[in-house]
Amino acid sequence: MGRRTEEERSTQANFIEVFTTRPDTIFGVSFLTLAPEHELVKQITTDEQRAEVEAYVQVAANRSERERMSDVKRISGVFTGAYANHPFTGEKIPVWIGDYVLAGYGTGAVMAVPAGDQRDYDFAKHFKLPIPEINEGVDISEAADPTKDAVMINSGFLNGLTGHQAIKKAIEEIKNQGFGEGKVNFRLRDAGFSRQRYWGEPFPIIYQKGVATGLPADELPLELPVMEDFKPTGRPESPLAKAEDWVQTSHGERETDTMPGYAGSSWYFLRYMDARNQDNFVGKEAESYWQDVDLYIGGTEHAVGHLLYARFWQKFLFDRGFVSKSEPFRKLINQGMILGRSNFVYRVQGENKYISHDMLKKHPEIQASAVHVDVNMVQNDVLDTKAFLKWRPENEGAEFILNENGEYVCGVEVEKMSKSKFNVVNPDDIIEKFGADTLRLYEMFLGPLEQSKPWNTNGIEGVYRFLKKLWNLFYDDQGKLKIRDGQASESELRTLHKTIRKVEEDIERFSFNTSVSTFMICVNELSELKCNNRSILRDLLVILSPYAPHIAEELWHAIGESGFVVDALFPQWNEDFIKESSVSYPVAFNGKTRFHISVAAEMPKEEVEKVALSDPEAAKWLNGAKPKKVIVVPGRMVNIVV
RNA sequence: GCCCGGGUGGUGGAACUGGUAGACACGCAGGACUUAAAAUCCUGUGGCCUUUGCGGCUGUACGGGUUCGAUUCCCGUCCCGGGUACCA
Repeated sequence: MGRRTEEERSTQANFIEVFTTRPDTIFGVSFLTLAPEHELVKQITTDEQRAEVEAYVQVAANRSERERMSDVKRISGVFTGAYANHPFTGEKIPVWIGDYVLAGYGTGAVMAVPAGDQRDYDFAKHFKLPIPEINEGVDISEAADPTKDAVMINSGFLNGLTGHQAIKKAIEEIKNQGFGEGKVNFRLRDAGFSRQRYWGEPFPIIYQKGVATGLPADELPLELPVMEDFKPTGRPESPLAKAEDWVQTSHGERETDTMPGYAGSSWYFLRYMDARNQDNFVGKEAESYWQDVDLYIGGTEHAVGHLLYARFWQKFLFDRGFVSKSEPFRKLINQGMILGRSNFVYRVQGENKYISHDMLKKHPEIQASAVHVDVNMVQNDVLDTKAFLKWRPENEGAEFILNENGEYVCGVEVEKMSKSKFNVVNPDDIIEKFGADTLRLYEMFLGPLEQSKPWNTNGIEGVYRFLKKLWNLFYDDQGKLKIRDGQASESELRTLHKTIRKVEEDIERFSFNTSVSTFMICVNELSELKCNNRSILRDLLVILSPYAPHIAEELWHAIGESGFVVDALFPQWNEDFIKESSVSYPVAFNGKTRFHISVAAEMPKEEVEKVALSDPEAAKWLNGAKPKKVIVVPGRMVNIVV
């Protein structure tokens, strides 16, 4: 958001309109800067400055906006010779042009406040322009202060206010005096839609004498032509341009660019609601039933790319009355990325020789450059040097500087998995060794869904052991099924129902890592109880099946159930089975837990307090004094204040 | 710079609306079984102090605050990750 002010030119009755988000700093203005393309540049430049200005504009015009944005460091500009009147002080303000000001943003003119804006500051320093102070007690000898917290000085009617307060006041005053107004400024994202490649939806557009016309409905859908060679041409035109028969029609030429990936992905979820509808992209009935997508799970790139476009399309369709929701997705989760763990070797400069990472510090005189090395040749960061020699032809005959243990230790960095970084680990190897269920469970067990982390298989054994323990509930060591029918015990039922409750809650909040530990606790407890009760284990399989589908399905059939476990109903937990008859209360003194008491679950507060205070341990901490206050949180804890 | 996340044992992490910090798992140490190994099982495992036992102190990046009680809430500082940027 920003606000506009206008400044009157002194020599002619002209305005230079500027855009600023910081009208509070208006008394700190010591010059104006126009973009080189600014329309007033020609008019206001004085004769003495004309040659210099024109030369500068020439050079700047030859650089694109992008070039200028990427070349931030170089400060350049030139004085026009003209002055503007400050709208409040009437002071003469020199007008400069500089290519740090972009013609395409705001008005292409900036009121320069060197004390408050670093770019203005750098420009002022470079051309030795004044840097008036406007913030009390702020050091601007080295850099500008862009914050709004300091109290304003040398600022006329704004003196004594902070920047935050002054913004409002300044806009009011500018409006009152009639030379500016508050305004919201938008900046458009660069959104090129066309692609010069074969794969993508073709545009249903025909050019008739250069005028784009939409295809009539009976010619839709437009399909891509079959082509022998659909590789990019290397020239600006799309590969489709080569399909002459397709491009030339009786009523004009077809558009040959195709649509980008997000064109289809921006609305496919609407099509899914009613995929067989021949007349509309989605029927009214289906749309009003499904409406929107409950949950969108994707990486962060999706949040900025795909989501932006999908929301835009949905908004458009909503405004035109085709869909009933203006937002397509109700909830977004950005899952974290599993990162790679890269290994490096260090090539000694100018030699076919590699130095171990830990030896680098001991030989600071050796210059070496880090080179990615395939992580599959590395075990616990120690390089398999034989494999390395054979890895690539140029490694042949390479020498190594090893450490005291005779090992070559590699350097480590965490980065995105990528073939070029040789840090890709193939899940197939894990599946080969531990099975797909172990991989799936382990990925969940690693931590919260939304967190990024390096792939590390250190803990995978634990998950694998868990599945073996689960298996052992069903089979004895001879491989014979040991399931029994009959009534489940109280403790078996408590374990099962606690687990159902916890897993249900965890699913609701996408906390899959805690579900996995809940299953581990459950199987540990059932093993302890030597549980082989059919009904208990049956329900356990049902709730486990989304997490470890293969083993759950196999055991489901082994115990003689029909159909598939994925189709089974998620069991209901029952409070009565979970309830404990007695509860253990921690007893704290001034918030520090000192001992525990075990009392009946239903015991009222007053009773619990009595039990706690009459415990022999309590006397030690009371030390003869009377408690000031006793807090009993039912079912939770007791705190005694002394 | 701005906008989002985040900082808890040797490691990954748990602790739901403020109520026993470290669940579960890895690793490590010790033990059982075995001729031996693997597998499996048992015990211990934040730090410091205490000869043992009993126990005590301390501890969730750092400094304050609110509260009977703070990993959790508030204020400030530091650090890390991601996004974004000559956008005035």
